[in-house]
Amino acid sequence: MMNTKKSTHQNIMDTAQKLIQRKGFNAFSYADIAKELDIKTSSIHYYFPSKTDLGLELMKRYRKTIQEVLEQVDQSELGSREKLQEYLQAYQSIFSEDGRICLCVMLSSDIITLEDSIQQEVKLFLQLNLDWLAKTLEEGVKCNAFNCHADTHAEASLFLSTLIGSMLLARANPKSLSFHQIGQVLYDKYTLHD
Amino acid sequence: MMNTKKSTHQNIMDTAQKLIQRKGFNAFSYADIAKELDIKTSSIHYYFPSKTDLGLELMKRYRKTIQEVLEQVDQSELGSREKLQEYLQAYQSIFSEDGRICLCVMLSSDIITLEDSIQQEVKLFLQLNLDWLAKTLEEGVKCNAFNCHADTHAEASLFLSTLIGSMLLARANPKSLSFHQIGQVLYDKYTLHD
DNA sequence: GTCTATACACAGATAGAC
DNA sequence: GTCTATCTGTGTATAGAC
Repeated sequence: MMNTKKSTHQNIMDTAQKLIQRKGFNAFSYADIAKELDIKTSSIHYYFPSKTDLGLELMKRYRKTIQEVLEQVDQSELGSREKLQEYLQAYQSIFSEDGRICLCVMLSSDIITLEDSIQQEVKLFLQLNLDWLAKTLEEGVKCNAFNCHADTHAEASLFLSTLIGSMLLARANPKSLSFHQIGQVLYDKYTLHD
Repeated sequence: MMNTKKSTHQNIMDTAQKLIQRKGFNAFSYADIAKELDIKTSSIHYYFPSKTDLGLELMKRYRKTIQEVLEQVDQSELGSREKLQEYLQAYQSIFSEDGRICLCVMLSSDIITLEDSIQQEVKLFLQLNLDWLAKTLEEGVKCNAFNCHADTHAEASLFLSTLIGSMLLARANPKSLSFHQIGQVLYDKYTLHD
């Protein structure tokens, strides 16, 4: 019989990620995790000696996850538009009604207070997204799939900015469009011709 | 002779705003302000009994500032495109190379950890921006100034999202386009026709 | 108004028993 | 591995002298 119980290590990472996605890196504490998992803070230090260690491992896992998603999409037979749709879908599954937004967005806003190792990991994650977006837009522009400027590098920055900002805006001001709706409008802008 | 010395009250607000724009609401402390102004933390409590009081006053002042800018732009004889340009310019003057980004963006990312009074003030600020953008886009669409969808409410959310996200992206990943450049691409997208 | 002194809670982190 | 116990620093905040 398969052991379905998650390891303490994994429980800590999952709980920490959820807390950062809600409160931010500087606002969550080891005590928060300990309380939620009914363990002691010293047990967390056993797995993650410092808070930076924990944050760093979280970002690395997070990057691997998106990396795998992007590779799977690239290996598929999907068209450029469908690839972009899948990309948006990946972020929409991260965004949660309980206030969770993209881990990397939260760390980006705390970026100045983070140790260099985490800063580098955040940069890597963002660059990974930018490169994939530029490549995918480039590919789509060639076969006329996208209503988009030829400078795909610039377009990628614009696209990612919109995605990042829409999570913050939708959470902070429920009267604006929802994150899902903004994603839809964004997608339409790139696929519908006048 | 005019007394050019700023009041302690104002010094505290200016320093606190700068610190939040860099580090975020939860990462800055009264001790940070005290150190920078060479005063004691108890002096800060004299003007702002609690950290929430300070944050709230800052957001109120910040909102008034943008409100005045928007009113001045509205009272001018500028066309819709120039109005949008002025709007972007206002945010570009906030963004600073030393890591400062929009106060409201920083508070938006910490939104869940803030007391309700500040949350409301953040919402007000965002809604003020959305309403002005929707109105201005609406006005421009009528005279064919903007290359933009008829649903100006949705377009406003999209536009503001891009602005918010580009500050975070540009600061966290210097390899992406700069905030200024993203603003330019954004403006072009709305004003240039294919 | 600004200071000294201090209270109190909580943060991240470590040593060592079990 | 997980715990108890503890250390040390820092956080917000207050009382009261000057």
